[in-house]
Amino acid sequence: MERKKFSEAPCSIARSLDVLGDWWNPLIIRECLYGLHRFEDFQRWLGIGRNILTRRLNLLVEQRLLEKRRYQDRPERFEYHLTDKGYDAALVLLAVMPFGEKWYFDEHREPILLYDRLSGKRVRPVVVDAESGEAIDARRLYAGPGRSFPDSTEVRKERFREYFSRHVDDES
Amino acid sequence: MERKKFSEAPCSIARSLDVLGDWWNPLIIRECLYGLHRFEDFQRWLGIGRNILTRRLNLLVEQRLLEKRRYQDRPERFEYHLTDKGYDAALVLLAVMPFGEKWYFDEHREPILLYDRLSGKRVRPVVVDAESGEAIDARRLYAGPGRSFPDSTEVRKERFREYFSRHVDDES
DNA sequence: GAAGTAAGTTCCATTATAGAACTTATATTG
DNA sequence: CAATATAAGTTCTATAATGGAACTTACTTC
Repeated sequence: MERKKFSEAPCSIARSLDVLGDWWNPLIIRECLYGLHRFEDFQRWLGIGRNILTRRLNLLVEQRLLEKRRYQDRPERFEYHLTDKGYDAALVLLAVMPFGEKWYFDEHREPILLYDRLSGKRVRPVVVDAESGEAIDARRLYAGPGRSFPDSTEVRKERFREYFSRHVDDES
Repeated sequence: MERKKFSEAPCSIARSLDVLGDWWNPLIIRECLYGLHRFEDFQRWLGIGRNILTRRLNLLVEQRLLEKRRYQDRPERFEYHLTDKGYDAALVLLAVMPFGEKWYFDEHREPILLYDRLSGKRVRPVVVDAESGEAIDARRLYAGPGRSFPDSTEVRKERFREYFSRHVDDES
């Protein structure tokens, strides 16, 4: 059966998962960030099947996370580079790193570290609140629709549920 | 063919993708964060097939992102709740939100917003560098193995490649 | 002239998915 | 007391996606 599409869901996460919720796409983006740009490199590095890789690269180009650049004529050869959108997607992957290091750390292997190209300093990604700059405690969060007044969490929860179910009904 | 497993890769991202690089798992985690905990709720809310949901919930429990709590006997009924690891995974999803809002924003639908349960204030997740607190510009990053001296980016890049290929060879 | 390289494409066996129907154990309603 | 409802699955089937290997095309290099 065809995979479900989330591109129409009223939720940033669901929509983004349409392209990021996959095993290969994030790894291709990561390799692009780390400096790989060619078909053969992706294939060898990741061990991905050539047919799968073709499809993924086409999808990522179509979704404008990657752009195709011709680096040679006769025969035509292409490189894949991150677009602005692709670099933003890479930020999501950076948020995966602290999670992975915390929960899948293996003392026998060195983790891969990030550095700033200009300063040479270590870069350690964390997810924080933009305003306060403090680390987010997911346990303290609740979700609500936009443009509503802040009131009791329970009331908001209820409203959110109503709101969301209305939209879900619209879809079907 | 069986999906490739990344659980042994020498990379935080690849390992984490084993459970997060999927369409349903992140959505289940999100719903758990937003307040859903039961089989029927997930199923109706997400429109996921019941067989698929069963497998995903088992996987998430097995991977300790969710824990199963009995809330009723005769007949036994269970709820699924985020563990510490699950809440950390939710942080990754929060990092998806700004990406989704920026690139998939639809003016006809209200995006879903996050609030702090205690202060009632909006929470806007961003990925920043832990030390400087500044937003990360993915274009300025490069990756290298841990515990090496900061030297020129090209040298490091080369070393990183060698390092990684050594490990890749180990695997096969 | 033979082998190598880069970027795919084609083919096949195996798996996973979506969707629907069915099961089991209990509670509720008429 | 029979019929329906609820919750949490399980089983079944078709379609689709995956991994793996072999093949193609257009050059380059030995």
